[in-house]
Amino acid sequence: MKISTSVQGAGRVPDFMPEIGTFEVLHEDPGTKARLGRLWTAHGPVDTPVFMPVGTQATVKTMAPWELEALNCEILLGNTYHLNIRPGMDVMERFGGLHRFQDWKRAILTDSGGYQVFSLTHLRKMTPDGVWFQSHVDGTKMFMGPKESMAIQRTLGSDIAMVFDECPPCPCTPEYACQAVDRTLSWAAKCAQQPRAAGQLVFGIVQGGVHPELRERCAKGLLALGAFDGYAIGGVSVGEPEELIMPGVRMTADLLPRERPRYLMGVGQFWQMAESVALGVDMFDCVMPTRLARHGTVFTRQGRYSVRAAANRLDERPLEEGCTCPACRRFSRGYVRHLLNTGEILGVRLTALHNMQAYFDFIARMRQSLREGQFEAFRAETARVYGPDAAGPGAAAGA
RNA sequence: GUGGAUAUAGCUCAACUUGGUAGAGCACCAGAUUGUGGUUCUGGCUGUUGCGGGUUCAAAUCCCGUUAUCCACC
Repeated sequence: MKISTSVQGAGRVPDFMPEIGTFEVLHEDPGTKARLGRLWTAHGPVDTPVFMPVGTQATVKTMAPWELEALNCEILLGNTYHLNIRPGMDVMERFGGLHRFQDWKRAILTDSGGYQVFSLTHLRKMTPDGVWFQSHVDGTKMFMGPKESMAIQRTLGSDIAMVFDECPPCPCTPEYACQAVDRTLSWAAKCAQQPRAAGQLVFGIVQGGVHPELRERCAKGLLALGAFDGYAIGGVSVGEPEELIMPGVRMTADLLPRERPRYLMGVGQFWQMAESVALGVDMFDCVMPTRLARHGTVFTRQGRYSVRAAANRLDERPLEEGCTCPACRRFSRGYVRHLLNTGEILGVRLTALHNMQAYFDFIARMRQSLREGQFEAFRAETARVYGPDAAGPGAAAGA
């Protein structure tokens, strides 16, 4: 399928572009499985490795589209479950889809609602065909299965739809993890057969928890369907011990085809992304920059710290010295701390703007290190500053 | 001037009647947060109980004095 559209401004669709769904591997790191790539969507190219900000309810919390464009953000997340409840699909049809509704001209990936099976576990009931949710807003019951999820994502008009999966918590019994893989595979097959929006890509999701044999069975089952434009590693960071996360990512990534983008869902922290890229992962999303911003935690090149700490009361330095984000260009830590402590809206906006720039800056530096053959040094530095054994932000002289 | 009330953690207040290790909420400090329920969770610090004296084995608590603040009356 070729779409030839001329778009001005923030849109990223050139006059001529490769077939939608094309994933170009532009450069491979000689020492690891890391690569630089480009995924072509109906709303333009997405360069990888990529970080995708989470915009659950048709907005990245506190941030305007132009602020994300200024960071060269090429793709956002939206959420099927949340958008189906509010504003609802009648609104989405009236506005002609999510892009136009929120005025975002670049790519959007929609999560299928599968994660809410995990995160809203007290509000849902599983059946073999799908999940009954009790709305977290008004308690009304709604059913979501593979068919429903894909229909919603079609209405949303996302560039990448995710299959509806079951994401079991950890710990859970091996039998339950096995059953979740069965359901995920059966649902993935159904999702693959549903009608899509024009140019919409669909990604499969590998579940299997901490069990290598289940992960392998799930990955092979998805590949056998031969229907997906990319593959995601799901069910990560759902309660398992931290030391089990990266080995699971490694073994799952190895099962996925080199010529398709690999997406590690929900992760995460800088060091986890750097390690995952080394294992061949291309795409990430995480609520961390925006959620932690709301709690007053700021990311810097020296680690992270809490602006709310009393130690920053009289501090006239910016959130991060040398940073060019809108918050750091004008405001002091002492002022941002005051805004956060008084509950002023500008406070969380400033920390979110800063954190998001820190995330895109991190990805930009990682790409540059790959281009220049310096990825190993970049990984080592990332692990030193942010890794699980890092000294911590306090050690970074308040920066 | 007279009468009454109050005084306990940074703040708002418990505990006093009936003497027995002085607590809570908020605030503060630290940590958590991974396909978002911005309101969450987990820890931690904080006291010459206004001051001085007395009674008692033991006083925030009972007694006397004193200071400050508030209220009412003159």
